[in-house]
Amino acid sequence: MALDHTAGLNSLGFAKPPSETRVVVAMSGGVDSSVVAAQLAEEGYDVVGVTLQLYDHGAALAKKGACCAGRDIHDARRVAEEMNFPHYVLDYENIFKDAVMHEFAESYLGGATPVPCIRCNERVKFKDLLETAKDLEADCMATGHYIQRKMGANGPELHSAEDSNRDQSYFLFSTTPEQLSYLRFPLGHLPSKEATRALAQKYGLPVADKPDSQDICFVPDGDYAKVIEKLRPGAAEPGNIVHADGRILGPHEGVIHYTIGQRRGLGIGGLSEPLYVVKLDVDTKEVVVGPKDMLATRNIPIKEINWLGCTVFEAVAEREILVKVRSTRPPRPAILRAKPGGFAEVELLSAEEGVSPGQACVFYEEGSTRILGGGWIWRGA
RNA sequence: UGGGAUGUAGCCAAGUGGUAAGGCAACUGUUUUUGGUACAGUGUACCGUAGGUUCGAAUCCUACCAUCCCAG
Repeated sequence: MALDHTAGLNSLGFAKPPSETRVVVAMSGGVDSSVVAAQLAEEGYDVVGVTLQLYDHGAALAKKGACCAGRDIHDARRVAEEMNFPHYVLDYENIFKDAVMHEFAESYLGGATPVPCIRCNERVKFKDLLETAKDLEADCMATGHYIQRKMGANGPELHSAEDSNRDQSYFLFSTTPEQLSYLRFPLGHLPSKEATRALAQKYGLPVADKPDSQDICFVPDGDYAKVIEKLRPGAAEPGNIVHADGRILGPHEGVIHYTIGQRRGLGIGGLSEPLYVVKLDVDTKEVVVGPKDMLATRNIPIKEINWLGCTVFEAVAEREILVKVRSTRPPRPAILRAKPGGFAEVELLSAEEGVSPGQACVFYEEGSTRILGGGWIWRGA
């Protein structure tokens, strides 16, 4: 908790004692955000825990490892009771549905592959919840994300987590400078998840051994297509699986079941080499497949840029950066070319596979941990 | 109808006398706060059917069935 440590400032960066600093902690009910809340409470901050109810918890109760459903809300509340700070549960079901689930369905129906966790951060947690925190007259809002906020010459900067295995920068690239100025990420500098769990043990938190969340929180068994079918009944239309050379190989139950780079689930055998999805065509309802080498992608069109660099984004004519087109795997060298209107072209120095529209492309500064923002991959004009 | 070819797990396909490779698909697991990838593991195939030869056949013989190709 020694970040932002300048003379006279408390651990959250304010020139006043912790007891006079109100911090809203976004509590998912998991270990991470629970530790954040407990630690800040321990330090004497005026902690207010807030947990969002994001979707029908009747259906989600049974799911382990989800976030912000019935079980998790209960866990968050227990942590608040344990550490003795106020805790509120806010019904964000409608907001979540409009801001995240709607786009999730539309994206798949449009032949893209969404990242709902990023939308949730940018459109719910860092938007409406953040406003709520301000309404509660909090000085800042803290979350359990593994990412770092560091003060730079021109204000707060976003940096990757100390533990690169846990780094969540991919899911937070769209955090705006305004949001960043109000946010705090107390876990970003920890060396490992074990360190977090050790803290949970230390504070005697009931969630210390709770398994990490994974998968999309509102998708019960990993069957996201079922969720889309529920949100948009009958919208998924069957079509053909077509080889890139033109041959029709078989039928499919809807483009929503596939993503670029996907191998499994095609059900097409009898070949010597595996086939991968190389293109999704919504208009013709075709899933185009081909050999692995067809997946190699070097030029990626980006839209909806969130720029966190120092200069004005449009001024970036050509810049060598590092880029991530997926949450796992390290950043890779690329050239960024800005275009007007929040667009950009990213040219990877070496090709990547499985680059899909709807996924995020996150920018990193070369030779540093700093995140320069990022954008959304699309098909291009 | 005549000539030729083929019938081995969901698909493709090795195996020409000693008791069934491999690939693709599928499934499971690992990895992962998106999708996907990658990696690891998983198959009771009556070897088209019925007989025969043999100590022993998917492999040899016979008949039949099925499918495909050529022919007129």
